[in-house]
Amino acid sequence: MTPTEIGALIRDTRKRQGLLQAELAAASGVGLRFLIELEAGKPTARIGKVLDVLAALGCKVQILTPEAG
Amino acid sequence: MTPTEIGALIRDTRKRQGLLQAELAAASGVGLRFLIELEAGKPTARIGKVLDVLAALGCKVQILTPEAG
DNA sequence: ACCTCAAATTCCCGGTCGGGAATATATGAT
DNA sequence: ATCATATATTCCCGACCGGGAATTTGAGGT
Repeated sequence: MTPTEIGALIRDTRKRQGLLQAELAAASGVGLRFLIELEAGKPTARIGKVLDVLAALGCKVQILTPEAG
Repeated sequence: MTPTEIGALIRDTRKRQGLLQAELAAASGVGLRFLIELEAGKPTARIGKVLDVLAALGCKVQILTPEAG
C-alpha cells in the first residue's frame, strides 16, 4: 500500500459517496489543500489527518501482521 | 484505528520479531527518533515513512470502504 | 546496590507542512 | 465553442518535522 494508492482510494470512495473535496475536507476537519494533496498521493501528509479523512468516509483500516492475523 | 493504536501495533510486531528500535529504524530507512515517536503514537508522523516501517515489518495495510469490501 | 543494554529525551536547525483565499486549469454538459 | 462547476495551483508564513549524536531514564538480571 503506497501513498498514491491510498490517495486514489480516498478519491474513489469520496466520489462514490457524491462528496466534493471541500465537503469531505470540512467533514474531516482538514484544509481543502491538504485533501487535494492527499488524494494526489503526497507521502508527507500527516498520518493523524489521513486517518481523520478515512474515518469521515467511514473506512476501516486494518493492519495485518505477518505472523498473526 | 488511531495513531496510538498503530504505534502500539508496530511496537508489538517489532518485539515479536526480536528487533531493536534502532534495527527496525535502519531497516525502514527512517531515523531512530522517528520510530520512537511513531511507536508513542505521534499523530503528525508522515504517512510515507509510516508505511515504510510497516512494510519493513512485513505488515499489510487494508482499507475497507463502507460500501464495497 | 550495581552493571548492562534498550528506550526515551534533548539538542540544533534546515526543510517542509498546511491553513485560507485567490487564481488558474480541467472536466463535462448542451 | 461556451458556460458552469470541480479540481488544482499559488501566495505568505508560523509551526512543526525529523536527522544524528549525546544524554538520561528505565527495566532485568546477579
